[in-house]
Formats: sequence, structure tokens, C-alpha cells
Amino acid sequence: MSIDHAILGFVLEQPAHGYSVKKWLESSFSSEFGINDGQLYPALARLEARGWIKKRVVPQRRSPAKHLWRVTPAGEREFQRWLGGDVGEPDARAEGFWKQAFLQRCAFFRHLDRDDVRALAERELERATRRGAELERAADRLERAGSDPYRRLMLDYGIRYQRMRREWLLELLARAAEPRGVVPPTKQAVG
Amino acid sequence: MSIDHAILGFVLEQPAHGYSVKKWLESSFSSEFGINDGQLYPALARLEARGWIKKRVVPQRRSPAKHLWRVTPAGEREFQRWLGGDVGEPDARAEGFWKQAFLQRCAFFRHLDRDDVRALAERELERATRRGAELERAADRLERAGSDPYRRLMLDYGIRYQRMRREWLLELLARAAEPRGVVPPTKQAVG
DNA sequence: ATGGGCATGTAAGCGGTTACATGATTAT
DNA sequence: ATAATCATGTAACCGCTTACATGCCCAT
Repeated sequence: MSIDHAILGFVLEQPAHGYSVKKWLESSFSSEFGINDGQLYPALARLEARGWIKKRVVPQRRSPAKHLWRVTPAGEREFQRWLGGDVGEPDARAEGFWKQAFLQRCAFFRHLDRDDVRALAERELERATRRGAELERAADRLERAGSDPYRRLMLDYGIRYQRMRREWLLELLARAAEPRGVVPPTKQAVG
Repeated sequence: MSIDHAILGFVLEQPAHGYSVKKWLESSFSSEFGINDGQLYPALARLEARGWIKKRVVPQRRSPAKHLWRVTPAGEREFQRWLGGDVGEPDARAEGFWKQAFLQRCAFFRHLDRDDVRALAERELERATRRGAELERAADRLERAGSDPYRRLMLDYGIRYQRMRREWLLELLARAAEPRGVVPPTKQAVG
């Protein structure tokens, strides 16, 4: 579910084979954002089964044949649907990088027009604000109950985290408001 | 693996039955830090199988019998071993609340002496610093490559996150240095 | 009567990681 | 010699979530 649309987005920008998607993720961000073989190849198979991508097999002299994937029109529609749609409530227990629906989408915001980006960011900002307020209420309760200071600090971690998210979202909103923030998508085959 | 020791720690403080552990987590932090039935009861069974907890069945008039769990001496040793041991490299993709080994341990720092807490926190601080530096290098690379500003922002998210962690850890270290930060553990049966 | 609280569990599924499997090429 | 790079995949496992199952009590 989660990673599939990210892969779809990357292949949409640059028709590529599995290995190059992997390398691209690792190089363009940081090694830890790379994707796992055991997840990458099954994901490509799923996307193909759904009719969202199609492969062209390119035989190699020495290594296994490359599967050059490209996104079908149906895949492109699906990607746009996903990108503009509602993110849903964030799963507080899954705050990993690619698991964070909003952050994942952020990788493809240049394919979305400014107003949609602003709308998504503002909704996310509301969520961060609400979550922060909840945690502050919980912290007040702990404070009044005279609890263990280390447990109080655990909530403080969450409070700081949500504050950081709000600040980051405000920065994103500011950038989205700039006159020439959006770069047109490039389409080049890779590998 | 992960949640098991947290449960062990809670039961060590207050011998309790499953349902009350659940309620306790939800009430003392925030509803989202609650534990799932499908995870709680199997976890208790695992802890029992390992000989770390033992139950006393308390029949109820109207509801199913309560299983009052308490930690065995072996369980207490295991808990101390886990609490003081090395956390290991954080899994960057699992940044959820209970998945974060350091944060999880933080709930039980009052059972650890100040020096151990400081040592753990300083190691964690080093990690946050290192991760932050890595992300900043990656951001520089993106900057030089003239990449999509939204993707640059994704890395910024990580950078801000690690900065937040550093600040929080410094606060924790400051608290740990205070004269009377440590509250003696309470032991009361609950439910 | 309906839903929530109390109290215990089980089963199915999902996303993700780790390890396995293959095999030539190139760099240290 | 050894490891890393390129290039594809499969299998087993793990932690967690969701849904199911039971049943009594109390408040609305």
C-alpha cells in the first residue's frame, strides 16, 4: 500500500528498472531511505498486476535482463488520484519516513498545483496542532498527578515533535507561496 | 520483542492483570499509546513462558477471572539487564512511540541510577548528532544538484527532527543532573 | 434496546526486514 | 583473495492491527 505509490511516482518521472529505483532513492536522499529488495520486486509485480506499470525486457550481455518499467495511462490516473486525495489520520505508531503519508506525498508535490499543496499542508497543520494540544493536556494531567519526571519527559518528546512538524509545515506553506517554487517534471529513462 | 519489556516493567512496578495494564498505558500517557489486545495477551503469555512473570487467577463474580500477574526474580533480572543494556542503532524507519528503544526505556529510567541514564542519553545524543550531520550532507548534495525544493524540504524534515531530538536529550541530561530527579519506585497492586 | 465498560483471548492479514539464491564483473 | 556492483527474485519470519468471539453489568 504505502510504498507502492511512491514507486509509481518515481517510475512515472523516470522509466526505470528495479535496481535503479533502489539506487536512486539511496542516492537522492540518504542511504537509509533506500528500499528493500524483498519489498521492491514484489511491489513492482503488484503494480504490474494492477495494470499501472508495464515492462520492456532489455537483455544484458552478462547480468540478468533488465526490466524497464514505465507507467501506463491507468497508472498515471491512479497516481494523480492518490496524490491529491486525503491522507487520512496519521498512524501515531508509524512515524517512519516512508510510512508518513504526508512526507511521502511531499516527494511528488511538484506534480500537484499550488492550491492542492496548500490545502494538504493546511489539513496536516491542523492535525499536528490537534495532536500537540492533546499531548499537552496529557502532560498537564501527569504534572498534576505528580508523576515520574522521566515519564513527563516522554510526553515532552511528543510535544516537541508536533511543534517541529508545525514549524516545518509553515515553512512548506511559505515555500509553496513563492512565485516560482514549482519545477516542471522531467521525463528521462534511466539505466 | 519490543513491547514485552515495557510490559515487564509496568508489571514490575504494579502487579496487575492485562486489562489494567492497557488502561494504565492509555490513561497515564495518551489514548494512542495504548496497547492492542492482540498484542497484549500474547505478550503476557510469552513473558510467562519465559518464566519472567507468574499469574494468580482471581475468580470474579460476573466477568472472566482476572489473571493477576507479578514479575518473578528471573523477570526482574531480565528487566534490569534490558534496561541498562545498549539500545542498538535506532531503526530509522520505525520511529513510532514504543518502537523507539530509547524512548521506551525512558519510561523506566527511575529504576536506573543517574550515571547509567547519563551514559545512555549521551550515546543517544551522539547518534542524533551523527544522523543530523548525515542528513545535512545529503541536503547539501541535493542543493548542489539543484533538485526539487519539495524534496529538499523532505530532508529538512529529518534535519529538524534530529535537532529536536538533540535538544530533548540535552533537557533530559539536565534533569538527570538535578539533585532530586529520581523518585523511588512504588509497588502497589492494581485492579 | 443499545452501547460502553470490564475481562479474557484467537485468527487473519499486512507491511516490512533478513536471509537465501544466482552469477558475472570490477575494484581493492 | 575478497568485497562491492550490477541485477533479478523468493521464503521465512516478526511486530502490529483489525476483526472476531464470549458474556455479564450498568447507564442512557
